Amino acid sequence: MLKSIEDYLKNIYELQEHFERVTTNQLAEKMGITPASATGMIKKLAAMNLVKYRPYQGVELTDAGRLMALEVIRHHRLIELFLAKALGVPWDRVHDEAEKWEHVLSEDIEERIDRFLGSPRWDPHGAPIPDKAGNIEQRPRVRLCDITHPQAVRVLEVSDHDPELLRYLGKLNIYPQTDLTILSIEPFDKSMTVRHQQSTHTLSALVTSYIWVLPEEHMKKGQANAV
Amino acid sequence: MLKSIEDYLKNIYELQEHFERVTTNQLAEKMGITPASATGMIKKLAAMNLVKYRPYQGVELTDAGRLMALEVIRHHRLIELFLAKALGVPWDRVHDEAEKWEHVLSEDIEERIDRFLGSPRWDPHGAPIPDKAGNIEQRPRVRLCDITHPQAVRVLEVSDHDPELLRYLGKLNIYPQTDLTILSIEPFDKSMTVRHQQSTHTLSALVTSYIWVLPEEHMKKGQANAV
DNA sequence: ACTTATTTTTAGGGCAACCTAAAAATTAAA
DNA sequence: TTTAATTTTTAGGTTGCCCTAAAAATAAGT
Ligand SMILES: [Mn+2]
Ligand SMILES: [Mn+2]
Ligand SMILES: [Mn+2]
Ligand SMILES: [Mn+2]
Repeated sequence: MLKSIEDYLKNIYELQEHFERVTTNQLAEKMGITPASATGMIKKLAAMNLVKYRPYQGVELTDAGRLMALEVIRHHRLIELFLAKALGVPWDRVHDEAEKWEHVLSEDIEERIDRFLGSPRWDPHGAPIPDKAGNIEQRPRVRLCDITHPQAVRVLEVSDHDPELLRYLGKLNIYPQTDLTILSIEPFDKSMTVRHQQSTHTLSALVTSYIWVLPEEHMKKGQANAV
Repeated sequence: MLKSIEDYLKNIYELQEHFERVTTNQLAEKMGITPASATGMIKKLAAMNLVKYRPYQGVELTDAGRLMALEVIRHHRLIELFLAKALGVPWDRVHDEAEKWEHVLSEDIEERIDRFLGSPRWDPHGAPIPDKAGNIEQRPRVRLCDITHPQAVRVLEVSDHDPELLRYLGKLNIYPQTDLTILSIEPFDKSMTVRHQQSTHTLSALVTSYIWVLPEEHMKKGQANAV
């Protein structure tokens, strides 16, 4: 089915964002299938010219493959925001829904949702929404856990894959566009104490590894855009 | 996949609305598959106790099967109305979209859509939306083509399967809840001349066979409900 | 460099949902 | 009631996507 192909391409794209080379095993593990299955589909994608495949060396999206991946990602992220805005679905539940809806969205409805939302640039987790042509915004950002000294930061994006994390952050009122002040970083376990509005919280290194921020030293005007 | 099973049950339900017995060939033709394929799936549905199957004699939904069919139909009709109300999708396009979305709608989102729409009772074509328990409203109605003498009628429902028909009716401003006055019926071809607001139109027998109405003789108070 | 461990591919199947062609059952016509 | 037409089922096959187990290639350890 088309669904499988779309999911493979999307997952390859997402791995390519984090790793130089995307291996069969990485892909298989991310998708919850066996490496043997991944090899089979990769060969099919290669025959369709959607990926470049060098046996034993991994895969890479072709231009056509990247475009198709970005199309799916656009669907996914528009749907996430639409569910949140139009139906009040909490941000920890939109991802799993979008995972299914992304494959049944027609271009007509995609466009209507885009218009309804006013051509939004980011999804509820702060991830950029590619435009129709496949352009995707790249913002300078660092993982919160990689910041080494106290300073003000602005949350840009959080991982969307674990609902538990999102509920936790929601409880602390930490969302994209939230401004935080890092008060201290514990050398022992890298846990961070941050101030947010009136309250202070201590965040474990696990949590801070799932949060991307704009550090204050990069906060020139123009960077600090609203959704 | 679940999608196939859901579609089979829905189509059997729809055939049962019109025919006493649902045969393999009817089902196959409606679904655009071969009778051999239908037989295969019917046997599977029978093994799951979703249909009662007597070889060579046709199928019938069990209580469990009917409930599952109504669940899919509820999804379908809520989605149609949601697309129309929330995104302004014209009524000739909602059916095909809903055909795909009905299979990926979670119970949580179904409930949110239902709330968003105020627990609606009819879809954009006037078809009743089953409630969560599987109850579906049965209104007295007749096909417009079966009316034999001039009188006032109220449109209750129109067929949703042909976008061309829906665009045509839209052009004439004929929708569910529209009141029409039948001025005359041509004996030769059963075409009907009807008045609607300021204008009169002549509708062919083909068109009137796809429109269900409440005849004036049944228009007691309580029957003429709004959406 | 040689052995061991890991990664990746190949070989061989399974399952769901479809198909065509042939056989069997039912229904209609003579 | 026998024959012919139609409907329905069975038999056998295809495709997509997944699996396990075994073989091959690559990478790591001594
Ligand atoms: Mn997501
Ligand atoms: Mn998906
Ligand atoms: Mn419909
Ligand atoms: Mn469907």
